[in-house]
Amino acid sequence: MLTIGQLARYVGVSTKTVRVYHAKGLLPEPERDSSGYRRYPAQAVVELVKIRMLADAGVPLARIRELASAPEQLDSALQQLDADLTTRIKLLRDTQRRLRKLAAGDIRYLPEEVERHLDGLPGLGFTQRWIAMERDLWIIVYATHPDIADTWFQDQTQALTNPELRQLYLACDQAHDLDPADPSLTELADRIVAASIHRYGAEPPGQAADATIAELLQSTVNASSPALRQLDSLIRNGLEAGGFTLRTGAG
Amino acid sequence: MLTIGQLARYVGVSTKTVRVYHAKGLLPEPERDSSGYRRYPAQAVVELVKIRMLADAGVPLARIRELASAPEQLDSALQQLDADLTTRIKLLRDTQRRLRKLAAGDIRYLPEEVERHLDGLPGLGFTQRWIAMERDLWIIVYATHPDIADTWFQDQTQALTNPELRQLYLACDQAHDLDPADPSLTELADRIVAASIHRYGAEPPGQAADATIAELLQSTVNASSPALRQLDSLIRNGLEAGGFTLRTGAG
DNA sequence: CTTGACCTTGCCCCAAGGGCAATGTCGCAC
DNA sequence: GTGCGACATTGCCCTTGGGGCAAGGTCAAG
Repeated sequence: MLTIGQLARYVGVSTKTVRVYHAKGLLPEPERDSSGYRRYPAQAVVELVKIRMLADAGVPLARIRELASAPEQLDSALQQLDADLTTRIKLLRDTQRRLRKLAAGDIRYLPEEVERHLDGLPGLGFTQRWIAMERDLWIIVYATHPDIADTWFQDQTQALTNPELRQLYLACDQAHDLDPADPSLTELADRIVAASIHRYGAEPPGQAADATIAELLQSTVNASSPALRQLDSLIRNGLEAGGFTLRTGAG
Repeated sequence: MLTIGQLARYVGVSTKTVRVYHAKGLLPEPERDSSGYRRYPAQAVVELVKIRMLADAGVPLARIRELASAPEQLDSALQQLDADLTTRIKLLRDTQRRLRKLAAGDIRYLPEEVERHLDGLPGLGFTQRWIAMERDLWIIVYATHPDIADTWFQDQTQALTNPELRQLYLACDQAHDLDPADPSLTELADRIVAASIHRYGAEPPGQAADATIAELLQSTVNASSPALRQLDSLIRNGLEAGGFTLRTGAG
């Protein structure tokens, strides 16, 4: 018959841990000897080892107690657990990979080429306000989606080489302070819808890649002015009327 | 400028998490707008992403704060962290392997061959008390050290085929109720020391393999009777006097 | 007889947030 | 302008899996 300390040392846990398992109903309380000490049979070692195996695998103690009293669930639970462990190992490896990237090239706010792009915008007629907003958006994109950010950026720089598209961007910039009811917003929205369909066809970029980040970016733009918010709304209506269904959010 | 909810959604955390990071000094509190709402610059997304990378890797928030204010430690911390992740991945894989073994062959208290061995002991003259104790010891060994348990067990069954050794084991069994001062204990200890040296030479088995489990087992035996405790003490003295140094514990 | 190692219960403490309450503020629709 | 739903604010308590301490009782050894 073992004392609580012997039991704990056999299994490599603290006596406190054993007492917690008693309190949570994971391990039945053993008999007490004449002085009130807990006295464990050797089988308790086996039970405790099993509990620790599950706990080490990350099973919450409450769940372990359930499994102890419902052994018929054990098989499927172990399968589930095996799959969980596999995904957790994969997640850890992903984290390790990203961490190494952080260690290798210390993360800057923006790649140099993006900074150069932004530096060129005043010469094209964009306001400082617009450039500051665009800068913020790129910072967010590169921080949260470094994998697709470069693709987006290439698309954007290429669009600005087209004079018509550039005019549309400049018009958006200028629209910042318009009244939301201004009819020129409707006209601008129509032109944007047409250009968008022409440029991207049925599959606007980024939206397929990651709809939620596009949503978030748009909400940031919208927050900057009521006119731009209205413009966004008009563009959405226009795209839907043109046969597009914006697959945002759950879509 | 982002609200706390936008910032949190960009990075995939809850607003509560962001506020906790403020409270713990991980992320500086941003400016407030006219109604008291926090307003974040885009750079906050980058900072929050960095914090999450470290937190996902298991770095405590207090440590992250230290690193934020002492960037010169960052490099070595990242190296340390990389090593930690590697070992944690390995531990998870070990757990997974053991878990699969549990799933495959549901753990019994004892392998069948051990049960057969125990069933044969009464015919050799061992008392039920001794057999019960031995059974408990095997349960513990198989539960805590399944890798070396079979080796130990083979050694034990083989020893019992030797009539002289069997007599020694039987004598130990009988010694249970002797007075600790009984001189026959000294004699028995001498014979055990001699037989042990003869059988195992300079390297008693199991002790080299795992000294601590042997210690724990012996303490369990000792707890069963003062005479056996005394016998253990005499044997240790005898082995040391015979040129052996028990490398227990830290050894 | 003391000393050190063990056991008992009970209590408070930690990280990293989750959840609720009570209140204030937005933007939109009627 | 009124109401509604979504969002923000602070403050407080709750959770998990124990760690640590206090104040006492027990045990074997010198």
